[in-house]
Amino acid sequence: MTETEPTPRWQRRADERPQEILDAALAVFVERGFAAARLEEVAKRAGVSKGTVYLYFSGKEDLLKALVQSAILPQLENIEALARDHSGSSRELLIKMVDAMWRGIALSPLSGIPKLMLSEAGNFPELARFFLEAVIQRHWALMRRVMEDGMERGEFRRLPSDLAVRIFIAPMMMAVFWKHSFMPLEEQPLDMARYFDVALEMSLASIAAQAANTLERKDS
Amino acid sequence: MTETEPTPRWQRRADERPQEILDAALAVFVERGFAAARLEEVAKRAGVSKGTVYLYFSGKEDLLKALVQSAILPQLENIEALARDHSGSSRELLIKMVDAMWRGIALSPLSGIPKLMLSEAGNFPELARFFLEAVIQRHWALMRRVMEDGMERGEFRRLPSDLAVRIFIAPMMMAVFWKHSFMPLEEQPLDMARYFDVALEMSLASIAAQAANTLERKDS
Amino acid sequence: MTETEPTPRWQRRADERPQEILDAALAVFVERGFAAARLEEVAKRAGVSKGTVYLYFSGKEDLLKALVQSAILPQLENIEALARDHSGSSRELLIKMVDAMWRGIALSPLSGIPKLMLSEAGNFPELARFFLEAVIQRHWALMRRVMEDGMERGEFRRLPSDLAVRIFIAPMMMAVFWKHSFMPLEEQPLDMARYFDVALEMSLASIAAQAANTLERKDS
Amino acid sequence: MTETEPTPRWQRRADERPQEILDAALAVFVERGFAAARLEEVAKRAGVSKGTVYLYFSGKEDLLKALVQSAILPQLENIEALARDHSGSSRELLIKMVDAMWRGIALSPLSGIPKLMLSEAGNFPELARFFLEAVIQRHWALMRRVMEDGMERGEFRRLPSDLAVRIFIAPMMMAVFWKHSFMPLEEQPLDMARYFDVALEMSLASIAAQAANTLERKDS
DNA sequence: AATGAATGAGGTTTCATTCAT
DNA sequence: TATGAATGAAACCTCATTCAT
Repeated sequence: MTETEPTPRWQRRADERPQEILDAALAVFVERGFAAARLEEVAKRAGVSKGTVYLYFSGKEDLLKALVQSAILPQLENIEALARDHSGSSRELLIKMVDAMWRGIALSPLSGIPKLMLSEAGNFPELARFFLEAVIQRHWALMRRVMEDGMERGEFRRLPSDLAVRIFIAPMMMAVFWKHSFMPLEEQPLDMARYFDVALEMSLASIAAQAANTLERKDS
Repeated sequence: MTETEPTPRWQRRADERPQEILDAALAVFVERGFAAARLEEVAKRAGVSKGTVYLYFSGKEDLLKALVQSAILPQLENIEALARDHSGSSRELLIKMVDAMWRGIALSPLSGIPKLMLSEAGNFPELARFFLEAVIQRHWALMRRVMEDGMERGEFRRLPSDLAVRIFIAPMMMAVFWKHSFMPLEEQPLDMARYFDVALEMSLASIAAQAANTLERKDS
Repeated sequence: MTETEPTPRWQRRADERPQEILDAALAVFVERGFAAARLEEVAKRAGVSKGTVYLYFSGKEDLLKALVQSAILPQLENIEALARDHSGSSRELLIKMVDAMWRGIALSPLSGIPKLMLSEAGNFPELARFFLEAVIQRHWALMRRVMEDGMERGEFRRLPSDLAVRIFIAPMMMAVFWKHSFMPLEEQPLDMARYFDVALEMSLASIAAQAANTLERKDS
Repeated sequence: MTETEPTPRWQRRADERPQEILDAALAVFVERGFAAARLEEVAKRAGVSKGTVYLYFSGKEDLLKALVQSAILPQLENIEALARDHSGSSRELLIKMVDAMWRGIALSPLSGIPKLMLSEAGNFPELARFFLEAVIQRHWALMRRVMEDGMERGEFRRLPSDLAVRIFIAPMMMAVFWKHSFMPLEEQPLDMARYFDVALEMSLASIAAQAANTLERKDS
């Protein structure tokens, strides 16, 4: 029992601990859902013991909140910064924004958070409301301004912008959900890169100014 | 409400019971997720006691399976019938099919099932695989044939049909998920009818033959 | 729904019902133990429905009590009658009594009752006390008198008769318990008839006054 | 009883816990039977909470299996060692073996296991078969060899050894069952020591070659 | 008299949380 | 700080009992 060697049995890693735990929690929550996720598995994936989780978080629910509240906002601010700094066509800005969202969220583990919130909205309405307002609606509002600008400029055709935004990014969101649900079961898993290319192109076509046989013009 | 007879403690309604329980289970599972759903609440919503559920289903998981396996397939067969019986343009058929899906699934409680499977795929991979193959991929295969027909005929532009199908119906699927997650939290809940009209129009625009600024023509 | 034919859907069988139910209950209780026995199985074996059991018995426990209180006593009275009517050696009487017990109890389904009481004594002390006093001790008292008579007469050697009785019939009791526990699992199930012959001979030898009369020497 | 320190809610005693739980389980199972035994009572007797049982055993049935598989075999090996090391008459060896069984099993809490298996054989046939083969038949086989040796040597009279063994130890087994069923209900509980002395003497007499050497005549 | 659908108390089991080490 | 044994509330599930038919 005498410990003569200065060998530390475990390494205090500055404080990456909380983040490691959050990362593990995200993975497990997304895979199993909040209720079915066992804290023991979160701990194991984070490489700590169950008790340690409670040193940094007050409980399972706190873990969920910390996850949701901290994770997406920086990405969103990123996207907002793009808009602030942009000069050029609305189309180009839209592409930039969607591209940032794709790379910053859809391709990263953060993509689990929308899936998680979608699943858990019924159990955590407060948290869901926060996510709805602070993330979703804020994101939509930003895109809406860009889209309306584009309409003003004649780059995009006139559409009800509140709906058009949702519809425009729906294919990207679907990919995010797909990734965390059925994709692991597909024999030939979806090629995300190809999907993004085609989805972006189709979404842009759906709002493009020219041509586009529209509801309004169907009798012309 | 005037009850002159001594109140019967229960009613015998064996024939309708299983469906009533399934309906209740769907509602609770969709709202809370499978793990967080309490069988007691399912029973209460079905107007029966906990024990009664076990007269018709062997357990909670069996309830989930019965739900998923029985519910959507008839709707899907509906849609397949449309395709069989159709004569006319591919565009018209596509509209018919999407419309049937919207009315038969999206607007009905059945819309909960895709949301439920999305959430639970990680916990019930076998069931999810069944749903993927028997419902999703079967639906996609059907739409894909229609879309490729339309491309042949020049109604739709050339797109990778496997991806185009997913992207085409993504806005409808998003509405289905939205309805069972954030919509109840919206101050001004989404107007599903307007959404459908715009989404259909935009989706059609995204595959329309003419105009549509494309990937190929981006330098023209 | 009009029943023109006089075909009765089930036959009212005088009142064998209660006894049929008791027989079924005995079989199930002995096989599974009281707690693990399901009333549904008792009903099924009796060829009635669960509800019918309650027409004749007030509940599961009542079934057990009725079983124990009614079943063995007649056999015991039988044996007591043998003693009353006997004239001859004590050894002969002892053999008659053991033989009656073997045929009347050990070889019949009644043999389940001692096994059942042995198992359930801890859960039903009152019932067990009844069985102990009304059956076991009464039986022992009778045998003890016979055995002491035989000692007086010099047929049996002097032994503490209270213990000698228990020991004398132990091999028969063991067969009873064996039959309802491990015997069905034996590759070569015990031959009860052979067992009885040898057991009786050995038991008699164990109390015989002088040199054991043996199987081999029975004609000497 | 003076408790100056704040009362600790529990003690950590991981190493002894499993055995303490098994001891408690044996007592409760034997008293009530497996099905009627409540895990809460097992836990209480072991001085732990319900949940703790599940730290060491995967469930109620596992507890039963662990109990049966671990407990008796060492005693049996003890007895087999006696036979290996013995030199002397078969009678002396037989006495040694029975004595070891009496002291090692009948007088210890282990005596509950045969009672338990007898009761539960119908519900756990696999476990019962294990017990039958690994314990009962193994024990009988050993005794049978000794008994046949004794017959060869003329110490015991010729008897069908397969049956003679069962009959020879029946009185000891009966005491084991008695102890865990009716003995606690007896006004004057059986004196086990006296019982053993008489039973052994009578059993020996039942197989003795010539005239039974008796309690009365041992000094003649 | 007989049925069996319905009930709900009571058991087993799980797992978030606590806390002695 | 870190651990993981211990806890106990809460869930699932069973089945004796009731009662409308």
